[in-house]
Amino acid sequence: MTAHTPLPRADFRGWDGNTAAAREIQNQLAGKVVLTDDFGPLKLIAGVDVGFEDGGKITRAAAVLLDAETLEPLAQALARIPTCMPYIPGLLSFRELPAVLQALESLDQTPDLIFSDGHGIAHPRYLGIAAHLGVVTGLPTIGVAKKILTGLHQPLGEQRGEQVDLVDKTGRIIGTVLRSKDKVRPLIISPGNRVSLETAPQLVMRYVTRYRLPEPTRLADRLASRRDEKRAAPQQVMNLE
DNA sequence: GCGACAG
DNA sequence: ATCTTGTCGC
Repeated sequence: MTAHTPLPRADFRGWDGNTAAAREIQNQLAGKVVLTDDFGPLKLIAGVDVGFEDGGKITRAAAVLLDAETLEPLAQALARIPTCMPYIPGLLSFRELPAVLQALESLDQTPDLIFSDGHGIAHPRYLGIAAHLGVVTGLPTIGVAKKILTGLHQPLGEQRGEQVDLVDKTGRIIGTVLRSKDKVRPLIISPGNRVSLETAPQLVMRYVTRYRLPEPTRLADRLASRRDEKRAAPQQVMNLE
């Protein structure tokens, strides 16, 4: 008996080499983003991130599932596939989602909320990777980025928890610049799907412990960038001449 | 035309 | 993202 909960998933239209076509897909999918708090009790949360191997030839995606209450890691999955396109600012999701979706499908349970590295709607066409992932899977998602892609904001306080709006050229609020820890570079938080602009930063703070990144993102980060093995690796015996 | 530009 | 050791500061 298969205990697999299938990952809800609509068709993901990938990169076909046409930049203009990709931007058009973004404009179309941006209209499907839900910006209200449309999620139930959070029992399982996930973090996803991507790293590269072999000088960029291999795209390596990590998905980590945690207990939303205890933050205990419950499962993790890795997907390694040939890199399908180069990095193009604004089109990140087309480069990374194929691997991310495969990693998520490998988990034996579907998360109630996914934290994705990168932006949600804080994007030139309101469809950063977190929003794209949310629309494609239909799941609630939040984008956690380390740098601004687009938008401006007022000065931010130095203390943990302080935040200011990230605003569009058109005046639209597209995200939150959030100080997750005292005196660290702020994180840029934006809704991906089924989460409001107000709730997104609150959820991020709920899962921040002693590091700058919230646990789901931090753990996925370590796995995707192989920073975990470099820590668990046994001591090498050196032969001194 | 020039500068900016998630990961 | 990735290539990379020690080092400065809280």
